[in-house]
Amino acid sequence: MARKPADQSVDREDILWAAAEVLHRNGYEATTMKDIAAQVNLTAASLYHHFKNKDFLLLSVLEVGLDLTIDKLEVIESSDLTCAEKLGGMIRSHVVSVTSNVAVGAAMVFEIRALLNANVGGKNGDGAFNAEFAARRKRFFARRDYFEGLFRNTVQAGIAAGEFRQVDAAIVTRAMLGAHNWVGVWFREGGRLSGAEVADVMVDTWLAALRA
Amino acid sequence: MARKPADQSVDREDILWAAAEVLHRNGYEATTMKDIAAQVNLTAASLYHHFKNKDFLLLSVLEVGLDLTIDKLEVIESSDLTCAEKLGGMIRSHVVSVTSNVAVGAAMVFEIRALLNANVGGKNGDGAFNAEFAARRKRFFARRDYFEGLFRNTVQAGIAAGEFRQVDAAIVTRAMLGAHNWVGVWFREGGRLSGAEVADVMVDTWLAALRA
DNA sequence: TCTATAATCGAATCGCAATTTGATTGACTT
DNA sequence: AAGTCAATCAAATTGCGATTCGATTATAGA
Repeated sequence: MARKPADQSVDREDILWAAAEVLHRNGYEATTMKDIAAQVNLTAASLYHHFKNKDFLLLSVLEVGLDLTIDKLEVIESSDLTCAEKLGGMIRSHVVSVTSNVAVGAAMVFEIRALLNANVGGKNGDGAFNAEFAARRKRFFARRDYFEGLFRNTVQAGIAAGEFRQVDAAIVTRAMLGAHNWVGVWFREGGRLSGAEVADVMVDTWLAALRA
Repeated sequence: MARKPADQSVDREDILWAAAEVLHRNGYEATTMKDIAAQVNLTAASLYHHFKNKDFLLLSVLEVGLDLTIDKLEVIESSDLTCAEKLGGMIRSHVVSVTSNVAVGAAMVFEIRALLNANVGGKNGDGAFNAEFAARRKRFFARRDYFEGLFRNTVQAGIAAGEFRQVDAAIVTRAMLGAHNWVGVWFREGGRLSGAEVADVMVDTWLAALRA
C-alpha cells in the first residue's frame, strides 16, 4: 500500500520520535516543522500527510510518552510487593524512562504549557479540528492526573500500612515528580552517572524521606 | 528628566515584573512583546525604549529573579546555624520565593532553554549586541551554578559534619531544586496550602531524606 | 518662554513559520 | 498494462511578531 520514493520512507512513529528529540532540544514554540522534518529527511509539507498540524503532532508525542510510562508503572502497581518496594520500582522506572527516552521526559514536562495554550482561541472556522483536539487534550490531562495518582496512591498506601511516616502525600508526590522531571533537564548521556545510577540515588533518597 | 504622557509612566522595573508575569503564564516563545506591553499599558514599540530587544528583556528578568533568590540564600549561608538549620532555611526561602514571586520561579526555570538558544547564530551584523548578550548570558549561567552550589555545599558540609547521612550531594541537590522548581508549575494561590506551608513540607521532606 | 530630552505611539518593514495546493512518483492490485 | 493510493516535494499563501522610524507630548531646567 505504501511507497518509498528515493530511498527511505518514514512512518508516523519515526516522526514522533524525531519530534520528541527536537522538542527536547528546543521546546515547542522554538521547534519548527522544518526542524522536525529535517530530522527524518523530509520537508515540512510532508509532515502534514501524517499529522493534521503542529498541535496534533505535539499532543501525539506527549500521549506516546505518557502511555509508555504509565504502562510500566501499572505493572509494578499490580504486583504484590510492599509499598516501599513498589514505590522504589516506580521511581526507578520513571527516572530511567526520563533519562533514556526523550519522548517521555523533557517533552512531557516542559511542553505542557504549550499544550495548555494551544488552540485556545478557535480562530479559524474549522470547529471539527478544535473539537477533536480539545477532547484529546482533555483525555491527556486526565491520564496525567492518573499517572500522578499512581505515585500518590502508593505513598498513601504505604502510610496506611505503616511502612512510611505521616506526610502530606500530595505534596511529597509532586516533589518527587518534580525531582524526576528535572532530571530530564540536566541529565546527559556520558556524564558521571548512568541513568540507572541516577535512578538508584532517587530511589534511595525518596525511601529515606518516607521511611517510618 | 522623564515625562509621563497621559496618566502614568512606567520604568524598567515595572516592565520587568510585567514580563515576568506574562512569561510565567505563556513561556518565552509564546510571549509577544505586545503581551508584555499590554501588561503595563504600553505599545510594543515603547518597550524598545527600555530594552534593546526581547532577548535582553528576558535575560534581565532572569537576572533579577536569580539575584533576589541568591541574596536571601547568602544571608542564611553566612549565619552560624547548623547545616540542617541552614539547609532548612534555604529550602524554605527558595520555595517561598517560587510561590510568591513570578520572576523568581517559573521564568527562572522554564525559560532557560530559550535563553540557551537565543542569539546562537549571530545573523544580523550587529556583533556588538551579540557580544554583550553573550557576556551577560555567560555571567548568568555562572551565577546559576553558584546558586546551585550554595545548596550543594550546605549538603556536603552537613555530611562532613555528620549531620546528614552519606549521599551523592550533587544528585540530591538537583533533586531538591527540581522539586522546588516544579512547585512553580503547580502552585496556585488560594489552594489547599499557602506557599509557606508548602515550603514547610519541603523542608521536612528533605531533612528527613538527609537525616543521618 | 524656549530647548533639549525622555517616553510614547502609529504605521511601515521584514522575515519567518505554519499551512495549503497541485503535481509527481512508485508500489501494490488486478 | 492500467488504475489507485500512499508519500513526497516545491512553490505559493498568510499571518503574525519582532523591530525600526518618524512623529508627538511632557517635563525639567535655562
